[in-house]
Amino acid sequence: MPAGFYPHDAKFLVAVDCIIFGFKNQELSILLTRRPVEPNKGEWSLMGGFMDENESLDKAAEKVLFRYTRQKGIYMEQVGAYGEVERDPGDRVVSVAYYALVRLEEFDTTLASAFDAKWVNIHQLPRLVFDHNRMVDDALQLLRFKVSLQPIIFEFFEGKFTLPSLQDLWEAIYQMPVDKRNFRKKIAAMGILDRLEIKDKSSSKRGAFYYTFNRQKYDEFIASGNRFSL
Amino acid sequence: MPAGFYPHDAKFLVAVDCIIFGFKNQELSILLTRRPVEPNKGEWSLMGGFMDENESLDKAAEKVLFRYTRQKGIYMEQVGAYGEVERDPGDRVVSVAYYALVRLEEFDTTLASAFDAKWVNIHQLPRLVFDHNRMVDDALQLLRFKVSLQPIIFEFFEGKFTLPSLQDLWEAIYQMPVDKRNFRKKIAAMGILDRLEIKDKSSSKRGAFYYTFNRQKYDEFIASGNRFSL
DNA sequence: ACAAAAGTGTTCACACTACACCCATGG
DNA sequence: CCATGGGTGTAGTGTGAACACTTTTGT
Repeated sequence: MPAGFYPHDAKFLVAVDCIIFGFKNQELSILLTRRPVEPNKGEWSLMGGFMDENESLDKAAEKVLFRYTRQKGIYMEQVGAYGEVERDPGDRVVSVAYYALVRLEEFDTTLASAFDAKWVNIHQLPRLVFDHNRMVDDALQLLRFKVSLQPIIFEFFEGKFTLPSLQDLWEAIYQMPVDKRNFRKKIAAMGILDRLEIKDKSSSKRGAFYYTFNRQKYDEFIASGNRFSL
Repeated sequence: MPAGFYPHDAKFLVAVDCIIFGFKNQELSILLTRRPVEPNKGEWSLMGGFMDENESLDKAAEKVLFRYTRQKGIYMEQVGAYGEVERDPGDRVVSVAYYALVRLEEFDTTLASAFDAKWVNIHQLPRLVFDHNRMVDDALQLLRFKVSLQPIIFEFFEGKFTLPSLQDLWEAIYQMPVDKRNFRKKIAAMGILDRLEIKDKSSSKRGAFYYTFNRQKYDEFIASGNRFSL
């Protein structure tokens, strides 16, 4: 811990709030909870927590994520810092928002009830406490930007996925339909996926092939001067 | 000031560091200073300051900007929060970075010496204290993104500018040459500039026409479903 | 045999790139 | 009159958008 060099005396609580995105029932959802403490107890809120003395912002966010999802190695990225004076009526708190992408397939549903938490479709978001709605808007904008330029969309799946489901996810993120052939053409052109020999028959008689993201192929693709783009 | 609802006791100094961009001598520069206090006194640093109890993050950044530039209404945007435990050896400090675009033409050069400050070309940046180099990298990346999608490049000028200088600025930001005709075509296609009847003769015998950004035309351009793109 | 979702190619429009010459003026 | 930077148009190419039918298989 660094020594106190500065005479400045204004110190602040620093919180971390997480926008946890998941893909479920063809829709993009985020994990919300009923706020367990006053003020605004019982209202809908993002998952959050305070940063401790001996941890970094990123570590604090990872802690929050693990606490509510029990998943490790979650993809996570900072959205920004929110520092309005009156943003939290409970105290002067500076909050740093992070968004995260989780694999809903392996999500432990008993956790949700334990924390009074719920997956809510991004179209049916209730009013959230403080400035959390703004955080969600900012996170969604950043998510769209990142998805279009980096191969993070695959983080929503546990390893394998089908092209129809990938496209459904893409459409849920951008809230716009895409032509199936154009979408698949773009994916195929990059050559960064491997097709497995097995099919997912849960949503059609014919079945859709599973694919996996091949990081090595991706690295080679990038190394040869190409740019990922979705 | 909100009441203290939370029993949490970990409080932190919150600083704001500003990456102040200016355009000078065909090059993009940022304003640096010799750090006036220990630790690392005398080393190169961004312009910064601590946030006070009764001000927001944005206000704290505006305060820093005004202190070092004496300009009001500066374009400014948050880059992100930096919260590594050991990032500042002087104390545990969470710092929030902002970048800003200033009009160097109206810059009071006496200020620079008063604060031991200096405009430094982004290619010749020295090693800065703490994680300031990383902040600059992040700010530059964000700047490039924003410039390509929003008409903020005009913030570098006090009202009028010539197309050659605008192109020089663009090239300085992206570090790549652009074809003159293509660049002007793109600008002209949007129809968001007004050509003045006067010329800048400081860099050629013939003189280059001055232009101004016309916000009303810009709003109409956007309202008709078009997208700004540079 | 039929319903329901998976899979597959081609054409067209537009945006981006490359490229070279004349113009205006001060010295 | 010439050196210097300002200003202009066109053709080609590649990328993104539109579009419809066949395949598979469980019921």
